[in-house]
Amino acid sequence: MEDKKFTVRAAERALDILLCFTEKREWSLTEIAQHTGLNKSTVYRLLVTLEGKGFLRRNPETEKYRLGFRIWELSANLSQSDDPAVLFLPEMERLRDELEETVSLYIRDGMERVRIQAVESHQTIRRVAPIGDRMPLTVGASSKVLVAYAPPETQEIILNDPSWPETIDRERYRKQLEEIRRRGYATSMEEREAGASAVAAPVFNRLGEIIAALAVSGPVGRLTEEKMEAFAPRIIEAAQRMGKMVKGGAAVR
Amino acid sequence: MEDKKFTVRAAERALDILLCFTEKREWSLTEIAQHTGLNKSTVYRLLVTLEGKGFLRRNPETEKYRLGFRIWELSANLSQSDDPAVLFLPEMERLRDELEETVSLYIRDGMERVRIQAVESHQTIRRVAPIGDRMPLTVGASSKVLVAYAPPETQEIILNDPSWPETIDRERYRKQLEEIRRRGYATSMEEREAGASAVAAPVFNRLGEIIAALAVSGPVGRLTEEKMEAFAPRIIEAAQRMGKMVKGGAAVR
DNA sequence: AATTGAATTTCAACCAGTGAAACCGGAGGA
DNA sequence: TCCTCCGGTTTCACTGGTTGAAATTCAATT
Repeated sequence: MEDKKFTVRAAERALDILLCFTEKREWSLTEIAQHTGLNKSTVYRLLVTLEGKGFLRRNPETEKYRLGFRIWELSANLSQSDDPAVLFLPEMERLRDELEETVSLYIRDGMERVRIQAVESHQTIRRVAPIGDRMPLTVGASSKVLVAYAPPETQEIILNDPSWPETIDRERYRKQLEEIRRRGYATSMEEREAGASAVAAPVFNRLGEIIAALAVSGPVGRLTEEKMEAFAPRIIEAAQRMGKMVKGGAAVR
Repeated sequence: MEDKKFTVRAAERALDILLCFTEKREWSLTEIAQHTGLNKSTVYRLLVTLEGKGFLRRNPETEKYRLGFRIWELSANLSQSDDPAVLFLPEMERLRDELEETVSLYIRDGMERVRIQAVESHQTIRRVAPIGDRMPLTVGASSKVLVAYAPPETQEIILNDPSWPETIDRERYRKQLEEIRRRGYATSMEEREAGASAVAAPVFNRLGEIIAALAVSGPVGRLTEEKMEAFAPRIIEAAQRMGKMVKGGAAVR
């Protein structure tokens, strides 16, 4: 998207067509043409090319296109680094470069959350985020996301844990979680740390289980409420893409 | 390869580059250029394109290219039909159309082999191959392949099974198996059925275990010894491609 | 400092890729 | 039956995207 300088248009278009298949299993020529905004002829030729190389195949019944066996062949060669900490890194870097703020990835471990991956903003004033850091589940945007999307039973266990502060009003808290689920993301301002705000969104696996929280954090001065609201869709989008990268339905840890 | 008429060259080249990654995990620009025979500049631009779209990513340490997260996203949308009988069908059809003879897929079940998938030649005189058929492991090209590549212990059990004919000279038979492993395929002429010949090659999973035998069979008149020798490389190639499509290292049945 | 090897960028030429429009063929309706 | 519609396929002329060679940068080695 940035440096269009040294790219090959025809190849880009072919890849765009392939990417349609992350959204829907089957596409007809016309559907793809509409969705991508390309000319029918162009799409046709690219489809012939993709089919010829085995990246797509036609469903004989519906006449529509589906992904072909080459994708299997390729994905088989990926199966090593299933580790989200490695797997998600490029996507996190992308997000960091887009928003210019520190990006962290958290998972829940009992009554704590752990930062399993992070990429820091390039700005001189920035959120520093050491990997491996552990924080209580009671505060922070990521914590709220991790709790909000935890399965109900787990949520009950968490809320009834002896370590859970009595000072937190359970009813108000539940309302907050509901609100987070409604919006799809959580924010926090100087909740865990003075001067720091954060926006966090859930990463789901294919079964819809939360496997991690993706957070963007920075100084309150820069990460204002408007800013966070504006960032939220981008973070949610990145988190969704990350979720799609996870094989099977395995939850993390 | 056949109808080059309506394909887009630039897209084809991009896909060729992607396909390199079925053979090796990491490639440098120069390696790809040599392997594909394309100009370095061309490869460079296509790599930039592929990386920009997330189909490739660079290993920061080695500076080389690897497959990117988009492949995950796509393969996630495939994860239904893991069944080789379904999975291999397109490849088998391809082979059938290329050789114009009946193609069968066998797995070993104890002392028998079972045809779990088949596509028949279009010719009027052809090998008819009902799916589900069971045959003894003692005769036929596919049987020999299934035995030749079975793990040593399994092989011993098979050869010592009471159902194994005493008339077969163990020493000669072992020599035959060795020869098959050396060549990578097996043939048979009127061994199991009068008038029928067959060529078979092994399908391995990623761990190198045999999971099936891919066989091409037809009338001895058409499937002469020369013909079978000529077909063998194509069958082996198809079997290899099929093997690469299998997720994980799981053996079939 | 010089040398190698690899990735990146420039550049001019040309042909591959493009969109518009024509064509085809089957499904469905009058 | 004929007609129309609507996808997919093919043709065609134009042009600008793609290409290879060569120059350039950059880092690692000697």
